[in-house]
Amino acid sequence: MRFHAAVYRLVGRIPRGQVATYGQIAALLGYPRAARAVGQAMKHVPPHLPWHRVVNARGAISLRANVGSMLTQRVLLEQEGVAVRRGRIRLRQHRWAGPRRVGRLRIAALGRL
DNA sequence: TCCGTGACACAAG
DNA sequence: CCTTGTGCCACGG
Repeated sequence: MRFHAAVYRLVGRIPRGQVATYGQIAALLGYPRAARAVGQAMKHVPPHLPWHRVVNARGAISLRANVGSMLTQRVLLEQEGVAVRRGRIRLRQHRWAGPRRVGRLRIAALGRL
């Protein structure tokens, strides 16, 4: 399966009120250093997916082409109870633990995530 | 096949 | 805190 498709499948599983980071998505898929590639994928993410639940390692909304989508992301997050204070989200509280399994592989440990 | 491109991450200063 | 430098890698041209 194509990397981008795997990213989308995972993004679609992030629960309401929770978020995941680019690096986390990559790690969950078995590519711990492909965070940037996840960013590439997110650039073309299907609109029906909860794309707004993906943030960077600092818990902030990443820079992108149009400022509008950044604002939209913030609004969508706040609508589902994820507070954005001083430009960042408290990952301690909202980070998604990840699915129990990805494909047929069980996720044992993701290190300090 | 090689090469440039990022919605990144992390360590060091 | 912030800034810089480096590592990284899927993708498209």
